[in-house]
Amino acid sequence: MSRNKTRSDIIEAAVELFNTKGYAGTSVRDISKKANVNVANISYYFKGKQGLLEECLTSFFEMYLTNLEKEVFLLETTSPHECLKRAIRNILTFQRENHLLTRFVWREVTIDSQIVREIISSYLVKERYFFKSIIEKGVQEGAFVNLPISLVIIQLKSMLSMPFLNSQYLREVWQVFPHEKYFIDKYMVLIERWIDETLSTPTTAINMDKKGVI
Amino acid sequence: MSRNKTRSDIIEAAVELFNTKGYAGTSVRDISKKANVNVANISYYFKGKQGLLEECLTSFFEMYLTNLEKEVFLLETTSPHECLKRAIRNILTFQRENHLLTRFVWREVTIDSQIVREIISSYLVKERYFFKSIIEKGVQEGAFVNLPISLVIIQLKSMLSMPFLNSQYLREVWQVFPHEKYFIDKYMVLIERWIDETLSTPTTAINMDKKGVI
Amino acid sequence: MSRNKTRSDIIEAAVELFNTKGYAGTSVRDISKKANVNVANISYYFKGKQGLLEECLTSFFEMYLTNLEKEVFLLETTSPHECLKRAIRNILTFQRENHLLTRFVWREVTIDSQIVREIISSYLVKERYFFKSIIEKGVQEGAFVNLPISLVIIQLKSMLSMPFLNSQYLREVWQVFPHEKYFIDKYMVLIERWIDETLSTPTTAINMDKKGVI
Amino acid sequence: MSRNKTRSDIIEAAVELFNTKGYAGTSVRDISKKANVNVANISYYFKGKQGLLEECLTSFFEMYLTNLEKEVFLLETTSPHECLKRAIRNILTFQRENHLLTRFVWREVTIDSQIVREIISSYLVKERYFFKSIIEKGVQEGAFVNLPISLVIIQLKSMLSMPFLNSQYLREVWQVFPHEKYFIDKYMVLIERWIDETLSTPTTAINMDKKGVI
DNA sequence: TATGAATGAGGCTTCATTCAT
DNA sequence: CATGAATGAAGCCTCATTCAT
Repeated sequence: MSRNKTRSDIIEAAVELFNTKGYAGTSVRDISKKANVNVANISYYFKGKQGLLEECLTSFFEMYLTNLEKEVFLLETTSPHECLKRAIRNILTFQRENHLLTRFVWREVTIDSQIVREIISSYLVKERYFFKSIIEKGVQEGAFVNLPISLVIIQLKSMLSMPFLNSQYLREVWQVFPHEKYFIDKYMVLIERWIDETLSTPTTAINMDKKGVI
Repeated sequence: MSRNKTRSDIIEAAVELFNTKGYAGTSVRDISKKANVNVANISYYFKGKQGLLEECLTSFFEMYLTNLEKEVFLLETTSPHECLKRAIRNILTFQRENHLLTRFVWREVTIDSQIVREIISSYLVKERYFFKSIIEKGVQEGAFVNLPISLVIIQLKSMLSMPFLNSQYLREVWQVFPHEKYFIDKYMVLIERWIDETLSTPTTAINMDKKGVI
Repeated sequence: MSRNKTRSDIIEAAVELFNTKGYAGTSVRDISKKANVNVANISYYFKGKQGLLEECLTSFFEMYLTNLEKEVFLLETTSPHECLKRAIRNILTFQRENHLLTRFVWREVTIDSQIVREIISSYLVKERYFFKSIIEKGVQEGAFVNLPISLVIIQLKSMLSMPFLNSQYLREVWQVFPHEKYFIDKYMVLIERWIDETLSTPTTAINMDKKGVI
Repeated sequence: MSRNKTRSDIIEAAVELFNTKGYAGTSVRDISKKANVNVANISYYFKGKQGLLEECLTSFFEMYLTNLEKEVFLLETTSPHECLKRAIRNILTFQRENHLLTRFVWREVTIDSQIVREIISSYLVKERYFFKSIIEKGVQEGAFVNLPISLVIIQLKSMLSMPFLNSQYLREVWQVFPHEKYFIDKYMVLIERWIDETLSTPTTAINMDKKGVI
C-alpha cells in the first residue's frame, strides 16, 4: 500500500499491539521496538500517536466501505438479495484479511472515546446509508420483509463483527478461527440462512433456494 | 454496599471512568478527582490501580454468578425451561442495575489483557458450568433440542451482553436504553422467543405457550 | 528500660531495620509492621521518624559514655593502664549486648547527615574528652608512650567499632560473631597486645606482663 | 571518560550525593538538579536509580581490581614484597582520585542491602583471590610470615579503606585529607612499616630496608 | 493508649514529543 | 530519512504525619 517500508512496519506493529493491549495501553515505544524502528519516526510519519490511530481507523473504513459501496452501485442491475449476500461476503473477506485491525476497530468503537468518535462518525453514517439502500430496495421490490430498518442493520453489523470480537468462541463451535481458510464459507452458510429465513419474504427465499439447487 | 463512603465513592467513579475511557485510558488521578477523594486512598483501599480493577471485576462476577447459581439450585424442582428464563431475567435485572459496570466488564473481556484473563478465567469456567447444567438437563428431559452446547452458550451470552455493549442501537430500535424501566420486559420478549422457537422442542414450546395463554 | 511494651517493641523493630536497611531506607510502616503495632504509635511516642532515630542514638551514647565515664572516675585510684583496659572491656561488653544498634550507629555516623551530626556531636566531644583523660594521665605517669593523642584515639575507636561493622570478617578469622559468647575474650587479647606493645612504655608493659603471669 | 556530558554529569552528581546522604537518602530529583539535567535522563541512561547505583559500583570495582590485577601479573618477575607495596600504592592512588566514590562504596558495603550484595559479591571474590595470590607467593618464598590469610587480608583492606571512611580524623592527625597531594606519601610510610614489621620475615625486611637506604 | 482513615508531599518511572544532527 | 539525546508532563505509588474516635 504505502511504498515506504518504515512506515508500513510501524502500521503493522501498531495494529498488532493496539489489538492486543488497546490503544491507550500501547506506548509508541512499544510500537517502535516491535517495528524495529526509531521512535521519532512515528511522529515523523503520522504526526504522533493519535495520527497513527487515525491512519488505522481511516484506512480500515475506506476499505470497508469500498467493499460495501461497490455492491450498492450494482443495485440497478442486480437483485437486492444477491447484492446483500455479495456485500457481506466482500466485507467478511476483507475483514478476514485484516482480522487484527478489524477486531481492534470494532472493539475501540465501543469505547466512547471522543477521539475515536470524531474520526469515525462520518464513516458510520455512510455505512448506514449503504445498508439502508440495499435493504429498502429489497423491501420495495417485495424481496425483503418490512422489518424496522435499524433492527436489521444492527443484526447485520452484529453478525459481521462477532466472529472477530469473539474469535475464541468460534474455535469452540466450528474449530475454525476467523483468519483461517474455510472460515468464510462456514460462516456464510449461517448468514445466508438468516437472510433467507428471517429477512426474505417466503417467495424470494424459495426462488433463491431453487437457484442454489440448480 | 460497603459501609465506607470513600471506598464506595472510588469504586463508583472508577466504574464510570473505566466504562467511558477504558481501564488503560483512565488515570488514578481522574478517578480520585471524580470521587472527590485523595489519590492515595486508591492505593490505601485497593493496593493500587490494578487492585481496583480486580475489585470491580470480582464483585461483578460474584453477583453475576450468584444470580445464575440460585436458579441452578432449583433445577431439581423446576423445569429447565422455566429455570433458564428466570436465570436470564435475573441476570438482565442485575446487569441493568449495574449497566456501566456490565458494559465495562464485557468489553474489557475482549481485550486479551493478561491481567484481566487471570482474574476472571475461573469465573468464566463457573459460568459455563452453570449454563451447561441447565441446558443439558433440558436436553435430557426432552425439553430442549440437542444443539452443540458451545453454540447455545455463545448465543445466550451474546444476547445477554449485547444490549449493554450496543446501548445506542437499542434506543434506535425500541426507544429504550438498557438502564431504563421497561427495557427488561421488552428484551425478554425477544429472548423468550428465541428460547421457545430455536432452543425448545416443539412440544415444550407449545405447552409453555399454553401456560402463558392461560 | 521503658516500661511500655508498645514503645519498646517499636524501638526493637527500628533498631533491627535501621541496621539492615539504613535509616533512610526504612519506612515507619516497615517498623510498625515488624513491631505489630499501629503506625500512628510511632508519631505518638517519638514525635515522628526522626524522633525515633534520636531516641536510638541518644540511648546508645548515654550507655556508651556511662561505660567509659565510670572508669575515668576511677583514674585517681587506679593505674591508667588498668583503667583503659577495663573501659575497653566495658564498652565491648555493652556493644556486644547491643550489637545491632552498635553497628547501625557507627555506620550512620559515617554519613554526613546533618540530622545525625546535630544529635551526636556533643556526645563525640565527651567521648574524646574521656579517652584523652585516660591517655594523658598515662603519658604523664610514664605508663604510655607519648604518641599524638588523636592518632591513639582513632586507632582505639577503630578497634572498638571494627568487629561490629565487619562482623562477617570476624567469622572468617576466628569463627566467632561479635554477638557470641567468647567474642570478647578473644578480641580483648588482640587489643591488650596493642596496648602493651604499641601504646605502653617498655617498663609498664613488662610489669603488667608479670602481673598477668603471676 | 564516557564522551557523553549529560551522562557523566549525572554520575558525578550521584557520587557526590550518594556519598553525602547515602543511596536511599538521595532522590533522583536531587541528582538531576545537581547535575543540571532533566530527571528523565537518569532512567534514559541508567534504566533507573538502581541502574545508576550499579554503574557506580561496577565502575569502581572494575578500576579497583585492574589496579590490583596488573601487579599480580608481575608476580613472576617481581618479588611479592615489591608487588604488594606497588599494588597498595596503585589502589591508594586510584582511591585518592575517586575519594568520594571510594568512601561511598566502602560504606554502602557495610549495609546488608541485597541489591548491593548482588552486584559486588563477585568482585569481592576476585579481590580476595588477587590478594591471596600475592601473599601466598610471599609465604612460599619465605618473604612473608605465615599468618592466617584471612587475617592479613582483613587488615590490609581495613588499612586501604580507613582513610576514606574516616577522613575527618586524618586531618586531625596529619593535617592532610585523603584527596590532597601528599596524602599518599604520608600514608604509605605507615603501611610499609606494617608490611616490613608485621608481615615480613626479619630477613626480608632488612634486605628491603637496605635497598631503600641505598 | 491505640487505631484506622485520610492527606499532601514527594518518591521513581514512563510517556509522547521535539530537535539537532 | 533516520537517529539518539533531551525534555516536561503525567503516570502510579509510598512516604510520614495528622486526626477523630
